[in-house]
Amino acid sequence: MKQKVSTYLQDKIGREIILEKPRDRSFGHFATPIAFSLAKELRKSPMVIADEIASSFGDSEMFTSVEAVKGYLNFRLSENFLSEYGTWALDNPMEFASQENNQKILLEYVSANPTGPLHIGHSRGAVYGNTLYRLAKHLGYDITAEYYVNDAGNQIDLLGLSIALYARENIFNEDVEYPESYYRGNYLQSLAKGAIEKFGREIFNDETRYKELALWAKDGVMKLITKDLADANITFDTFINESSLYSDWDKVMQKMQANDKNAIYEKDGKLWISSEAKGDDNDRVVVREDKRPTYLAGDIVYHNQKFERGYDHYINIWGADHHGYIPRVNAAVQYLGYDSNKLETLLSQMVSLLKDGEPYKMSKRAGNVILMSDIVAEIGADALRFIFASKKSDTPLEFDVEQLKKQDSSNPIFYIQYAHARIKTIISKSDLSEDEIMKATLKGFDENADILLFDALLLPEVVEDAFNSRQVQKLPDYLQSLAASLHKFYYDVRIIGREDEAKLLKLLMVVALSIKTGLSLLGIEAKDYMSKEVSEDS
RNA sequence: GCGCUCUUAGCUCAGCUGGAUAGAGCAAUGCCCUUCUAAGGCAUCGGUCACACGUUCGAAUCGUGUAGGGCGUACCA
Repeated sequence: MKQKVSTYLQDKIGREIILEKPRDRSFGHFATPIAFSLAKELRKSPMVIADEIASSFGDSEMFTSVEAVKGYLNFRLSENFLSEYGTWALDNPMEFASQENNQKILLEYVSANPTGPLHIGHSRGAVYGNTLYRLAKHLGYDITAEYYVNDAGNQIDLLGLSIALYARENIFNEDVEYPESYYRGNYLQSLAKGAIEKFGREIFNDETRYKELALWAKDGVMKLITKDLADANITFDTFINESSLYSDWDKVMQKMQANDKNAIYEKDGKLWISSEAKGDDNDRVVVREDKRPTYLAGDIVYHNQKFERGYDHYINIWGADHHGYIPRVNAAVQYLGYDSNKLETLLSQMVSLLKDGEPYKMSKRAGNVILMSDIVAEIGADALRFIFASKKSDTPLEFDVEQLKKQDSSNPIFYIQYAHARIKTIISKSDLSEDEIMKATLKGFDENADILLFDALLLPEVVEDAFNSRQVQKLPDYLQSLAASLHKFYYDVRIIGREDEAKLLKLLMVVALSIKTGLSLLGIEAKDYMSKEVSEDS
């Protein structure tokens, strides 16, 4: 809608027009400060320019009024335009807010180590990534969601050790000495038991076999992780194992060398990548003295493989504590001969939890971990998704677990769900059939109904903007304010029994469509009815 | 030390390609159910947009500096 208006205005005025929301709704549907930016160039006051532009609009299909106020231009859309657009949306619910787009995108996210179930911090990146994924799909992008499984390196060895220690202490009641770092958690129990069945007891007493144990166990952990994700409506298209990549390392290194003979060099018995020359703070070790490649080497091979697969754009979502890693991967991508501008790395910031005001320490290696599955079990996937999707992903977020547990009006997801349920209830209580409702036109509304219709039809812009800016919180924000408009309208107007019942119901159907579509993009299913039983504890 | 980032209402956060009176939710206070679900609505309270300087007709928004917080600065991931 905004697109159409802005294109129309551009033709009319011959300039690129920035459309914004008027300060006050009574001014109209859209506004632009164009006259201010023209003032200097035309050497006239913004007021005069705005007046001139406004009076140059004669009769127009699109607007009923174009007014100049204090240098701003305010536009009011015609009811024909809004009515036709709203009717079209109801007739084409799948096309509403969607687009044609052939760009191929590879989105890599979560990629948590397969050493334990996901914790609350992971779930933030997971929700953010999956929301972007849903937005992109809806906008017509050919997007692939990928999970990079770090099934190599020290942390995998640590997993084997941790299972063995768990089994020896808790199953065989041995006295064991714990090293500085090891994993702990209930999930080790089922892994330990499974390992006994698979390998027999001996494996726990043979340190040389811990690796074998770990390589078996990581598949079990991945099952836990994908289950945690699936419970929050998050699925992946592809999984790539780090361990499968290292065999290409020599080839990839040669590729970088061929592009730039200084890309890799040897110093102190190690191999380094000249990342400093490409904007990193320092050069980085890629192969240790003992010939083992570092984690970065694996990531270089992985990114090479990504680019070889030929996407138009690549998005990574990383925990913010890895942000220092961005320059070195970008450097490697450049040495590989690819355009590092196609690689976009987004950050998911820390989640710090409070419990009754006390800080909750989250560390994977410490025991005091809040599992994603625990939170989902307590508050539901919908509330979890909504809370993370509604906050900007790259700023730290702090909240109280007890607050999250509350399933009452302080939880905005209920507010939006309730708006949708209210609409469905009215429609089901009306004597009018859907056909009769659809025959009505969306015209002749008063100010409040007009605003509601207009707001409901803004969804496409919001979806597009949320994805393009990677600021997914714009969608929940929008839904919340649309729900507020609906609740207010509901309170002010008793719909059933009015003579214009049909068109008001049709208006509500447009609102319901926007809410339902918006929620589905957040991975949340709209409810047609909400049971009134509220938990009475607080 | 260096790099990145953040600082907006009591709390959690929007707003940031510079533009019309700085917003929302929660919390607090007071109203509104013979009305399609009160999981709702209305109202009040609450701000030197960390601070200083600069750019501009105009700055929460851009620049520089200061203070404070977070993260990074691994041959861990």
